[in-house]
Amino acid sequence: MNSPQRMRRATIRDVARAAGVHPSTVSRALGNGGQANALVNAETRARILRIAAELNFRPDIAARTLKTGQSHTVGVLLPDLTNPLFPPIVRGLEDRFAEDGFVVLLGNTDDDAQRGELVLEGLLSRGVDALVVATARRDGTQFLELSRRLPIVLINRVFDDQLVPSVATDEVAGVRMAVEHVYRLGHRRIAHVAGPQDLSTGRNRYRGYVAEMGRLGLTVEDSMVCRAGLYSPDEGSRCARELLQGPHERPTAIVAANDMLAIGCYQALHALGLNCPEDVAIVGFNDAPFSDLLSPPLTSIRFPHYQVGLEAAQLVLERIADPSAPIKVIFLPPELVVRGSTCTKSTT
Amino acid sequence: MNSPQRMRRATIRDVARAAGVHPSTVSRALGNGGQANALVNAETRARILRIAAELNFRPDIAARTLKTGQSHTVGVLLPDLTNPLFPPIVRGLEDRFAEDGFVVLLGNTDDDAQRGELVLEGLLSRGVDALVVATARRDGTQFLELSRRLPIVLINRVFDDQLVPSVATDEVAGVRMAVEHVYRLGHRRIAHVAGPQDLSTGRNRYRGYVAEMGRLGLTVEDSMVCRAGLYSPDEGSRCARELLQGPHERPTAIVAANDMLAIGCYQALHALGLNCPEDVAIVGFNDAPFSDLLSPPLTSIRFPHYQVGLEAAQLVLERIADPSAPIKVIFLPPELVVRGSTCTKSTT
DNA sequence: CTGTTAGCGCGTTCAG
DNA sequence: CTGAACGCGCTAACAG
Repeated sequence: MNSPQRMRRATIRDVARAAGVHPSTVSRALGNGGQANALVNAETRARILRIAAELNFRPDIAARTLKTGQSHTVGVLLPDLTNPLFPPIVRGLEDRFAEDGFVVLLGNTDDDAQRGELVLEGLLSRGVDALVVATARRDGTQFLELSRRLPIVLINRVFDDQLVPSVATDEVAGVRMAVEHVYRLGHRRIAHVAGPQDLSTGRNRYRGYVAEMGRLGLTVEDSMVCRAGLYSPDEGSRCARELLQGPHERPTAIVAANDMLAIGCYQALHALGLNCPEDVAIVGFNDAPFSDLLSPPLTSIRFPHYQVGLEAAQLVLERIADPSAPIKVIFLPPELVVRGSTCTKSTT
Repeated sequence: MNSPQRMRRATIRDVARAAGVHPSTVSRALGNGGQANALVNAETRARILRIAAELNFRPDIAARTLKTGQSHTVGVLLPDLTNPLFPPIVRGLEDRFAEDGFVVLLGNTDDDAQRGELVLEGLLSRGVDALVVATARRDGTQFLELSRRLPIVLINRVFDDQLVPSVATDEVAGVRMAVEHVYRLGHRRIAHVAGPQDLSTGRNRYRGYVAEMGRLGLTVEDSMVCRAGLYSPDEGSRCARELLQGPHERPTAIVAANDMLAIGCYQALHALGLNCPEDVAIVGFNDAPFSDLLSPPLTSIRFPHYQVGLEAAQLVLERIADPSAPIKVIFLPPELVVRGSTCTKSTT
């Protein structure tokens, strides 16, 4: 409590005056460049740092930004933070960025073009050094253009031509793991409750199912696939009934495109008097937080969302450091979480 | 595609040159002050605005910040975005702030004092105009001091002396609603699975239970309360067994301090061969996203997290506009969501 | 190794 | 109503 409370924050000039040096010396002493070790006398530097700390000095980033054009700030554009997919991603971004002194500016777009435009403006005018984009419905070319002026990293969204760095979870690999898992357990009649086919997730997961069935030498019968219109328990239930009640031989395993759909499958099984996993095994997708609370606990595919955030941040930092660095596209593999819905293991 | 692609963004000077006026005229035309209507000739102004739009001009906020000291940026300090409590709050903050052109800078502290300090520094040095604080473990006096220099709004954390504006959910009222609900259904032996008593949530909810039991003229017997050590299904199950198996008369309703604990109660009932809601009614707390997926669907207390965000942002904006505005402390009441775990209503 | 000078883009004086 | 000049706080370039 020795320093008097001042309303105005201490500036670099205050520190300079107190240390009896020139402001620019202070600037150098604060090691802005990184190679600051040799730029200023060691003991002068020590004194300056001490005094700066005493005065509770904090560099004004606005001024630095104005001067250097670097805001040490990264904009994150996403549809809706409330979607449980995103918090771990944002957390990952933030954690990695924090290591390098970067901060995250958040922008929710609601997948609304107009709001998206507005939010984007807001971020750009604040001089973000880079952009992380996780919004789905947006004209790709727009980002391609932007990416020439600003490092941009896409999340869960890869351009076919791979001209923009991206990090995505490998959904196809995920479904393949699910199908292979039940195959190894002895199942041969493996059905798929597909997600909405107008969403990329629905399509990709369906493709993964088809691909893995092919690899295993199993034929994909039409009667073994049902497409849900929504990712909802009701649609899952409808599809499961259709798959289980048809005239064909009953499937012994169902791979659902999503945990919500899997819950619907549970309900259908229950209504039809069938047991899981004895009569029908079920695999979900996403490993939602409640998956292990169901009975039986749901086997599911878990995605490394936090790592996606970490990797994306890493990519951003690399491109800020060297904008001409090669464009990387990273696919992160998911993990199979085996629980009671596919294995009869007695739980105490 | 008529304007040539330039790397550097258009500045106020470019606009001035193109419009044949002085930069300061452009600055005025862009209506920074608000009372700009009379400061500049209407048609000159119109022309400038048109040209600005053509040139895709966006004011550099860093420069503006440097000049005015207002960054139109608000820092949000929270322990962990991954906690499902926070995304809707942040969303509410963002939505309200967006209306006034403010943007959210995110900072996760992990309730770690050191990291918290670092993050706080980062936000302050970026010149945030205000702070929204939702971290729990922090010396209150620190914020009291800060709040003299900067508008601060606390979330879910109220100082006894109410010297800092805050928005919080009314947890006591929530438990009271839960208890009253089952009372109205005819229950008299109402038990409570309390949360950890070293957390404010656990304490507040326990207090609410005691208060409402008192109001209803019911005595709080020791045997009707069990304290969980964690908010986990396992602890919930342990407590429920204790409550249900004791030598005393069995409770007919259990009010749990949290949905996780309520799930544990389900498991205990199941293990003991009891039915919900016929034998024992159960009320959860928080209305987690999975609550309506359980069987029976869980009656729970829902908190208006999104509104908390909205209100907090509103408070912040009010205090930015007038730092001497009166200090408000807002409690938002929760909502009772009645589902199958307390009412026998046949579900198709 | 340190002091000097200039300017980033904008808003706000103060004259005209 | 508009032009001119200045400075916010910091850093980069050039001298010394």
